[in-house]
Amino acid sequence: MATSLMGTYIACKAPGQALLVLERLVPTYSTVFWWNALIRRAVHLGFLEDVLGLYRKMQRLGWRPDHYTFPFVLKACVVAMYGRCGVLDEARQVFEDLCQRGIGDVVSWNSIVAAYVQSGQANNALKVFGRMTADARICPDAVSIVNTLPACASLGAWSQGKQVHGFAVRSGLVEDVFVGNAIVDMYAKCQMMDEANKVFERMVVKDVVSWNAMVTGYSQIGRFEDALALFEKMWEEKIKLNVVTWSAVIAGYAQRGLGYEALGVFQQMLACGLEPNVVTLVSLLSSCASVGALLHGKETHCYAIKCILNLEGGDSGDDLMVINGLIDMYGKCKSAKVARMMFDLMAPKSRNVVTWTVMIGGYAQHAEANDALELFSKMLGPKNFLKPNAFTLSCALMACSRLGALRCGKEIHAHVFRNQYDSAMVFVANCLIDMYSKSGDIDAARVLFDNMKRRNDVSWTSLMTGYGMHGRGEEALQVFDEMRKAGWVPDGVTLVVALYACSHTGMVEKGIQYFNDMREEFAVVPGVEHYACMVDLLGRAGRLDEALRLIEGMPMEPTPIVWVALLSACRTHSNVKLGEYAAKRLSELESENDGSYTLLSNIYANARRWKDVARIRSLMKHTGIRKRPGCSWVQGKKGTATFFVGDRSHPLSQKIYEILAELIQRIKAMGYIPETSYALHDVDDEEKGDLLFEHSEKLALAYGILTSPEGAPIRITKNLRVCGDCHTAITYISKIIDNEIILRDASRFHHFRNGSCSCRGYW
DNA sequence: ATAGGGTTAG
Repeated sequence: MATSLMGTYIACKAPGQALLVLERLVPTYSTVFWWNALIRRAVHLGFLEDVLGLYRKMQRLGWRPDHYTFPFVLKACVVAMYGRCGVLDEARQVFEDLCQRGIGDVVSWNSIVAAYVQSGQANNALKVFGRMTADARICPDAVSIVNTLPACASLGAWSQGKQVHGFAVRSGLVEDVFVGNAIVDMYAKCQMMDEANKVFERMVVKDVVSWNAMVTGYSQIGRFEDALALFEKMWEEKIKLNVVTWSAVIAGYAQRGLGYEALGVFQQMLACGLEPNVVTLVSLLSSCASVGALLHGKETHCYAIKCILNLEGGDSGDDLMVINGLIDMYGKCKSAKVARMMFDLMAPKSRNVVTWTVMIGGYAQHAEANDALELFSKMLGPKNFLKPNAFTLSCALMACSRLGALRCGKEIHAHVFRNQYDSAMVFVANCLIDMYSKSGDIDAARVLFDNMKRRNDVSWTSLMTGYGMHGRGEEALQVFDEMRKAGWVPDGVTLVVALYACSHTGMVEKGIQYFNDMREEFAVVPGVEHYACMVDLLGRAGRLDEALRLIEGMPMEPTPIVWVALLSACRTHSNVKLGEYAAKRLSELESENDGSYTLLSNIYANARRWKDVARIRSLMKHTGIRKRPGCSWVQGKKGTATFFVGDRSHPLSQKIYEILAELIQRIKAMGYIPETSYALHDVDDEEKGDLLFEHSEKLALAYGILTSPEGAPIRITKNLRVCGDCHTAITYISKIIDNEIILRDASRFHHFRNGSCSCRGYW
């Protein structure tokens, strides 16, 4: 009775109460087992004083710690080391004590090894294990092996693992399921699945853990099909699946972005009557995040509140994992406000790096990138200071890339430079390349690339993307060649970038050649995105019929991007009939996007078919689709100045309009003729009068001229594509002023200098 | 004593 009550208290994470029960127990009822259970629970909860207190108390009451007690006490000491220095020594002292008293047996050696493993010091663990076998001449038992192999696994030290495996075979310990499982897992974690499989096949007794180790092993080296096949086999052989099995499969799907499949597996798991735990929920949240399934995410949230989250302020690590998962899910499901609410509701000191990172990442990728940078600087501020990790930096850099925030990106670069981020340097450096090229400084991106000690395929592709966006297609393809010479095999993404570079530089034949050679030369099957690139390539070159024929011959259904590519080519080449057709096909796909309506309206306007323009406009009103407002911004010394069309909110507004008026007058004298058909670019604004001269990019340019030092480049970013009239006007203006004008729009960069633009008309 | 989980780039 009393013991079961104690068990309940332990399960409820209330060691204090459990302890009271224990103390009232008649000594004969109490067993070492319960002491161990209490200590174990206290370790998991991080109640370190309780751990050591319990350890001393049990000895005071005359209970001899057994080989299950020691690992937990030692682990507790090592864990405590993080908080207070010098406690690891205490752990070692306990151990040395044992040795000197001559009772340093296998158990105590195992304990100290386990303590090192638990505290993440795998290499020290292996050293101690070596001392144990060589110096102390102690023969390892099953526990020793099971302790040591995970250390080998985490270090990738497969040759040491192999030796331990050999010993296990010689001593006959392989027969032990625990030992067998540890060996399988070690090979799996060292990515040697064939070895793992050999051991697995030979195991006489297998349990669900053995199978799970194999399933996750396959999943984590990318052989997910094999993992699923094993999972199926587990069904067939009627092996009782546990939460770990299910969670592993759910996680496998989630990691591959197959969120809905993961959700299906979860339903299956529930149907089998299994209760999800923290790990299941965290995997589930990442599935929801990967496909933007807000509703499922909310369901999971409800479940977490009901069954998992400890609302009484018990900040266990598991709770934090779930909360981080939730914030990430809300962020990726475009509910940044909800995510932020959860973030703000947390006790500030309970947030960890991941908490900050997921919030920053959510803003950077799916919401207002400015908020990401604001939060990032808050994280570094004195109130919250937390050292960002490589993930955090990547997220912050993505925000910079989106905004073209060169100054901020450079600050992050400096931070990376000052603090060592060796292990994840390639990742961060790739983000830096992207940041520099999207912020207009492709040459800085090149320098960075050249100085990288290690590169991967993404590094090469990022640089290519940069050159492509800046209209330097020849250089992009040169990098492509260098990449192949360096032994990298281009994948689907690289080929998209190569085609994109051809398309944006007018290298039509080269693009066609790459496209035709894709399968044979690069072993990449053309996907929708490659077809879209080709439609764009042919369309820009005015070969609209060929583009249409290509679409008609596609082996898969064209997605909206394909039709949009055709539609925008129709605008460039004033082809009303084909444009109408593309727009019709686009509307059948029910992807209501404002851009396609604007494009069609522009095609009509260009053909002076005003009635059709009006029809489109009323259609947009009718269906409630609003054109996204165009908006341009310039990074000034004091923050960013943002302009909308006709914007007069800036303090220097009057001055800006004066400069603009003067410029327009001067370029008109040089031969500039306003292209009024583009006035309809902003359909909504037409009613407010002709705002052609007040487009956001023109305002931003005037502001840039007003505030930039002589000769310094003026960098402007626009959220949509630059308007055709603005492009012409800015080209003229670049003849008058000395500054280079670097304008980034939604599709590419334009470098204006001395009356010409780097895009050479391909935009 | 062994297995499963959250954040990043083209």
